[in-house]
Amino acid sequence: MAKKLPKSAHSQQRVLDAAAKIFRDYGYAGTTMRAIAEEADLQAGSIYYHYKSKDDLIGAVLDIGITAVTDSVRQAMASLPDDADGFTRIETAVRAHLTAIIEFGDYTLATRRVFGQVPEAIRAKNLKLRDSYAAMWQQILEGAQRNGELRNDASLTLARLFILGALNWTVEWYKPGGRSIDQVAHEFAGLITSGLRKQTVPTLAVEAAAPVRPRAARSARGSR
Amino acid sequence: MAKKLPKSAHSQQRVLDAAAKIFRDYGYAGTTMRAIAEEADLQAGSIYYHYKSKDDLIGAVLDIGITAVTDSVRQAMASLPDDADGFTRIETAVRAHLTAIIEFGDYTLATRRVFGQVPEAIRAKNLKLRDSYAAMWQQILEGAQRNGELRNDASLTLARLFILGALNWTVEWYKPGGRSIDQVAHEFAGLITSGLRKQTVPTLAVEAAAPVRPRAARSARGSR
DNA sequence: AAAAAATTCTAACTAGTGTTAGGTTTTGCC
DNA sequence: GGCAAAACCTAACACTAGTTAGAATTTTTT
Repeated sequence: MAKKLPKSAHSQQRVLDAAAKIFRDYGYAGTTMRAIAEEADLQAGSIYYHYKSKDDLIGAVLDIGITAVTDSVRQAMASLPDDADGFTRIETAVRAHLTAIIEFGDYTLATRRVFGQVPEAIRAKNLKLRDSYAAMWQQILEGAQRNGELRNDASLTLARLFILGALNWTVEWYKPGGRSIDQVAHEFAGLITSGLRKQTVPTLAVEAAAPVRPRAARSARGSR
Repeated sequence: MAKKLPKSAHSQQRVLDAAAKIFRDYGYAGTTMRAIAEEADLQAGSIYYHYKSKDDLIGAVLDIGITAVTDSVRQAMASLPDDADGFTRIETAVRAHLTAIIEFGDYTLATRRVFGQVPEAIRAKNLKLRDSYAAMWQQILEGAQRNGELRNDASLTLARLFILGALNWTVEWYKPGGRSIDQVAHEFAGLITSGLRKQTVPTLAVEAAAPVRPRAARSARGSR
């Protein structure tokens, strides 16, 4: 229980959390310093001790919104064995992404909703972080394709945009108490890799000779 | 060239278009009546002749944003033969959805970005339209599953959220001049139905006997 | 072309905005 | 306990917001 940090660290965190929540609900222009102050339990003027402007604040919130996700996925990938196959990597990345955007829900939602409305300068800086995150995913997908695990006729760029769009939308509807994040992650990974189409069971499709003999417990859940 | 509509109809449309564009760029609170007025080439006060408040305006924009997509998909589905299979239905719906959100880009983007920041009353009304659109998709998916075309172990609710999240995100990155909407739609439909995984060619996977002899032009593009 | 109706403009009001300067309180340290 | 620095508060300033009433203009109808 090392409690060395100055009093203000706690306060600054409160302001930041409050800002994320208010920005999320009211957008960039709709957020007032006074509303943040009330949520953080201090006076509007006092915010300027911690952040030098409203733009400075939103900048911090935006950065956290993406950094949280990037770090989460990067760590999850790093903790994987080197010989992990592409599908494991994808499902791991999906789970890490979802976990982060739910855990940092206020920040990621604020990021999602406010990004398009923020002054150009702030957006430009934040965009770099976004691009580098996109590059991470591109790498995961390309690696899997190089390994011969993915279709060669699929555009990985489009696939990435598709996947990230779907993942980011999750934070809009996910409510704790229902499905667990792991469940959602598993299901989403299944969609990404296998899609919705019912697989034609090989032993049945190829030579229509042998009668169907369900091979014990070998459901499509096999991997992992 | 029937030009019977009163002068104001044209003007009202201009205000609406301007509002969509400004709301899209500046969010709900960030949008000023004066900015809309300038874009629509009239004075701020004159807007009130057409719409009785800012909330009234954003309400109209939101409704158009969803209605455009809903109508587009509904029409596309209706124009399909009754015996169209599930995958055709899905690809058709995807294409219709993408076409609409690109064509009505200002409205759908405004809708996407502003929905979370709008006063509760407006959101509630608009939510019904959203729900009914979601129901359309649910129906498409369930129909396909009933026909035995889709995996039975997939949650269609999750799949729908996944798909719509991905589709709606498209409007954020799609720029005309690059890939055509049809291309994107086809690629996305492929992801939804088949995923990214390379299909194990039956003749190769089952009995590992025969040496690999690439069978001429038989890419996975087969369907359609 | 005159009268009526439909649009648009002008100018203003009130309320609330981000931000700041200077004073007040609290905190950490000897 | 006393003191300096840190943290916070108060009160205000300049500005902009949505909205409105009434005048001015344009369009339509007679």
